[in-house]
Amino acid sequence: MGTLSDTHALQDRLLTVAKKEFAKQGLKGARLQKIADEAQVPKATLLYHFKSKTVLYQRVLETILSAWDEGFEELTIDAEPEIFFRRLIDTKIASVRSDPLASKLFAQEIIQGAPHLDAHLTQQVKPWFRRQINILEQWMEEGKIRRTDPTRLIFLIWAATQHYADFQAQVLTLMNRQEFDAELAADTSTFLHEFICNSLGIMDQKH
Amino acid sequence: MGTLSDTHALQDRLLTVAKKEFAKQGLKGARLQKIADEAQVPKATLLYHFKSKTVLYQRVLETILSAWDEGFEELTIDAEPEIFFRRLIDTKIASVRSDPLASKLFAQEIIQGAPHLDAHLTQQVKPWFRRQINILEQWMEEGKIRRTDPTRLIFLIWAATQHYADFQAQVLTLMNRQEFDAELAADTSTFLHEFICNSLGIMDQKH
DNA sequence: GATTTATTTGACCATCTGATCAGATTAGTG
DNA sequence: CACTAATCTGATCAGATGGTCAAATAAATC
Repeated sequence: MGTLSDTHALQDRLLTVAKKEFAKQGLKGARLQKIADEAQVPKATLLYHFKSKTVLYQRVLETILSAWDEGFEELTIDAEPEIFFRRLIDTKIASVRSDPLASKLFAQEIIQGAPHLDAHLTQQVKPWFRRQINILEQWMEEGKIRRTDPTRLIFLIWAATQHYADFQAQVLTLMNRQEFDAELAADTSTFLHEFICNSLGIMDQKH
Repeated sequence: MGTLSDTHALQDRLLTVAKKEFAKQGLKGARLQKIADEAQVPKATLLYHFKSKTVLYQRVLETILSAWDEGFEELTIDAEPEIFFRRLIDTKIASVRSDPLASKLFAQEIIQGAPHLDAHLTQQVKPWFRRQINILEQWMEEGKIRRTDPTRLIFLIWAATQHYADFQAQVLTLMNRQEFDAELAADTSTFLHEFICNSLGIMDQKH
């Protein structure tokens, strides 16, 4: 402990580099040699800390998912609809911007049929999803927001935000931009919030 | 010509099978042996018709893109906003449902930085995109739809529809469904249309 | 039916890839 | 310092992978 590079710090570095490679190439496409090279470590060292490619991948995935769970858990809401949507969208956009690689890796996993995510989807995502839907349904009954399909509404928010991470190459090309900077993120967040509030008949407080 | 399995029919079959494998595993993750096996053809035969893995991949991509170009080209609009959005959403949802593998393959390509799509993005997608935006802007000036960012509006529609193909595994799990059937597609299409028209202040003709 | 051309395929190869292992080095402990 | 446990790494391997080739077969052309 206390060494220039202790075990924990090294494993963190390996996980970070691995995330990059897995996000770019997918599980099968990723190469251990490339990960090792970029982390400036012999391949054998990489395999000492993570005993197989699959284990490494799962560890990367766990790291991403637990960070997300943490960030979105707190969103359970006592707030009014307008505040809720703002928080949800801001959080999601921030997450997408601060770590687009995580989003990309997750997207690839889902695209490939989520073979390593079954448990997490049913045990973590599904309950969270249920909670959001219940709240939306209650608001509809109370007349606070327009009646619509709450499931598809959550999907829409999810998709619209995720898009800026996963399709970044396309988005930047079509917008003639070089990077997904803070301004772009803020404007996107505002747009989505406004768009959703408008559709749900929520008055914008700023006007 | 006229044989039970002429060259053209075989190449089509190979492209179809290859699309499946590339969509599931990405370019690097895909295995020629697996494609050959599933097409019930020796690997050497596969490589006779497509001289390398990359060529095969590019041919698959071209096939997908030209089919899309064809389907979306006609959407240039003389119609009113409400009809336009219905057509756009219906077309996109239909495309996503009839060939989710194409969407998935395309998504993986973009996620990985669109290394094989540069030309197509700037030459095909960008002009199409520009045209849609121009029309939206005109409608905003004419007061036919609420003022908002047209670029992000197109992204939203794109993302929200694409989501049902790319994230099918997640969507089905969360909706407790087994497949993306016609009913699900129709309801999704209706939801999106209603949601967007509501946000843009377009009156729903059916009410 | 002879000749040319296109298609098919098993055998093969060079290279890459994930993984192992034994020995070296370092850190921790008493 | 002696001893043990953890960490590191070069060498190496077995299997997979993309791709080649020559020989066989089928199709087309005259």
